[in-house]
Amino acid sequence: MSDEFCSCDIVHENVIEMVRKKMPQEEKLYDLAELFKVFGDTTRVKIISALFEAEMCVCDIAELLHMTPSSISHQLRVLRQARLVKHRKEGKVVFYSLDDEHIKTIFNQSLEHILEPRGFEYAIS
Amino acid sequence: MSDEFCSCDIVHENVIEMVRKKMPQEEKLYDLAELFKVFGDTTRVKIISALFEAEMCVCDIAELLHMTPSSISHQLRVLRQARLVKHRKEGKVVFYSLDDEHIKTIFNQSLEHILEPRGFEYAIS
DNA sequence: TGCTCATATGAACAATTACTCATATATTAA
DNA sequence: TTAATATATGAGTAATTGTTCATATGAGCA
Repeated sequence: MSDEFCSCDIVHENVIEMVRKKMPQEEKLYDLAELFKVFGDTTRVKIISALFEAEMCVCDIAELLHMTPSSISHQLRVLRQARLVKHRKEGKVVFYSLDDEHIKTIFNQSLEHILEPRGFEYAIS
Repeated sequence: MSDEFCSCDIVHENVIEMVRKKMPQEEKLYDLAELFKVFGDTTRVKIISALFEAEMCVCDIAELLHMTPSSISHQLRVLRQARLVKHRKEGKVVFYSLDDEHIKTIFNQSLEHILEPRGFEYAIS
């Protein structure tokens, strides 16, 4: 190959070509990582978990998580931009709720991975 | 309440208490965010996508993604620690493959979210 | 109009992190 | 053993990001 990024001799070109053809577009994989970045923060995971149970206003969430309304508002902005939550205004109060059916599946599957029993290397003899 | 984090008057205490009782343990939500952090990087998403198609060695992945074997190795370490990939040694070559059935579901659901049509506010009039 | 409350947002700072580079380990072959 | 190859890893650096603080917006009420 002309532009080598790997100096190894044993490169399985046929496998690489097959995989390259089958893989999703670069742009979609980028968007996928961006979505996971949104999920990859404890505060946002907590907010989403809370909204699974009920619609809540900014102050409710702040009180629930023992955080400032400002930081919650910042995080809700990120969740809004990722189209994961929707909001409803009632006077001064803004109520947030989840805006995606996929999130629950994603979270459940991920929880299953976390709760999975470890391999034998961790087992008690 | 004694320890107020939110100075708002309109706090829905009953909702907060209900949600607090129903939410998963703090530790599990932390682990969940940690898992999503692992998914939240373009390089790692690409590696996982590649491994969906075939088992590959470090140099194969490096070549496929046009990156150095060193950086790939660093990322594979992260994926190993999250128990998402397993490895198999064959002489000097180390082959990596996926080690979790949940990943595919998580990725598919997430792709569906990304590919979802946008709301009317983006529609062409 | 003014005042207060609920939320949003910009700037700044601290912490995290992905890559590069140099080096270490491990396997094979001479 | 010595050399070469495939992979792993530690340190350093640049870029990203979550929170705090100050301030802005905007709705309801006196």
